[in-house]
Amino acid sequence: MKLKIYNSLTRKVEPFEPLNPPKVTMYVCGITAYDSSHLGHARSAIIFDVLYRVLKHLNYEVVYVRNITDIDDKIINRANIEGLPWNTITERYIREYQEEMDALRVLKPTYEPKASEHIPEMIEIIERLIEKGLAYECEGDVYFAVERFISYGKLSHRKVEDMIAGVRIEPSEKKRFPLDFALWKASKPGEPAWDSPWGKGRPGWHIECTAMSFKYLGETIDIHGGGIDLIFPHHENEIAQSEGANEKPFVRYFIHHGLITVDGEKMSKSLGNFVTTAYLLQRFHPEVIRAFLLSKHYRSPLDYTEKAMADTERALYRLYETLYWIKKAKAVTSGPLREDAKAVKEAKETFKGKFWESLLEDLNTAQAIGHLFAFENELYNFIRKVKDPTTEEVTLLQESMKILQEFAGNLLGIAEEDPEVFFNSERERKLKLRGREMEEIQKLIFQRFKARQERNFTLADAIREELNTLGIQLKDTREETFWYVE
RNA sequence: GGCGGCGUAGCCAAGCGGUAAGGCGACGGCCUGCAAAGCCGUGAAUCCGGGGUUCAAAUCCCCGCGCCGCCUCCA
Repeated sequence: MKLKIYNSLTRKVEPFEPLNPPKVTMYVCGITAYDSSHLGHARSAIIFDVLYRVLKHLNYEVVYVRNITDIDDKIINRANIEGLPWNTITERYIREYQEEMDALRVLKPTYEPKASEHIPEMIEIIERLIEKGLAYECEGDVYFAVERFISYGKLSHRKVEDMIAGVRIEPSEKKRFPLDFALWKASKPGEPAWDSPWGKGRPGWHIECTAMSFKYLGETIDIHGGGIDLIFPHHENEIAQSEGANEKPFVRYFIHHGLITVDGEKMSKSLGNFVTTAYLLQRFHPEVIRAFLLSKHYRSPLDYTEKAMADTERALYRLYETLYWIKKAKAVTSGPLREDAKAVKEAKETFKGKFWESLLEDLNTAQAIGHLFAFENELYNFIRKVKDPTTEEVTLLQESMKILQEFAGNLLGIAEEDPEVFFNSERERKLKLRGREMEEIQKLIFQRFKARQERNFTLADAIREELNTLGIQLKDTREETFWYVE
């Protein structure tokens, strides 16, 4: 069973063949540390997290690099506004990002290198490019000479002529050719600066990825990823620098994911419709966020709406409820599987294969989640219908639950919690948002239970109504009153 | 202008040549002190429209219509 993945270079879904199996090298463009992270950053991290998990599941030895850009105009700008040193700003947002990614259960990459710590490596590459005549210095700046690099445009599939035709490039007298881009920028007074053969300055945006990629992963890497918006110019320029410097293919598979919209509109600073990761983590369980982000194919745009989040949450609650009842299930009779258990057995036997195949087919997480719910459906139907499970049936349910949790948990980071832990943490989290206490609610539920036993339905219904206004939903079952907070 | 994407049930979303997964919601009956839950049952003559290719098309080709993204910093 092989992974198939869409490669932006060829615009085709291809079988994945690493250069030096079992090793796989993967580089993903991470954040620029100048502000809080948003849903788009979370989508990127989670999609590549799933890819990372899938590759590891295929027994590859994955070296995964996700870089951090900590030198940039926006950072300098922010530092000026706040009157703080630039690295105070970057440290703050790097820490915040890492905490949020941990909360979202994103596995740690092998390395998370920072641009500022790789200046010598960048300078070395720039020097090599100058020697080769692919770059030139001008008044302390260094530019890459695009017209000297024959295959420029191979990733974005654009022709150099076309690109100049629609010019909007601000006239920079220092550039020889409008498409040339900065490898090194002379610093202005007060800006962070490093010594270089061309005077004090700082690196351009793209060169850091080339330098860190070479350092941690080698000259040719298997996978390079990022948002679709990075194809041009960022990744195109990276190819030019990297392949220009050492005349070897830079990347075997370029993987790009689609962008997030909010209520159908592009998420942007100017529209003020940014959905931050911090906000999401406050409102939703991390697995709900993951499930939402993975519910659509990674290459498509994804529209964020409050309703879509609520729908996802309901679905996940249902899934955990199923697991909850399985965990509580006790055999009341001994004996083999009966007619009703056949569908469960069938689902259990086919789930793994279907689920895994979906992921191998260009990371079709949406389809995989479909299989997950179809499987859960069978379990739910059985447990609700059969009140007197046999020993073997209970075993079957428990084995099913184990498989479901292992696969969804290990590969998608969904459904991996203990159901009781899940519901308790969710109740607490949501009650806290509403300024309520667990004890208070449990007391009311108990009072209602007693009132019902005494057939005092007026009281019981009044309590139910009161709980309802607090957003508490009740489900009376034979065994207990199950509840959750909306 | 160049490049790319999308349009599948009320909403979300798979499927990409063999006769429509899954989620959320909705409806009818049973059950229930009532409700929620549960149980039983109901969903796309059809995949934006029109042509074409094929034994066979939501899936391929052509022409429209409507959205959207990139080409400037961006995940």
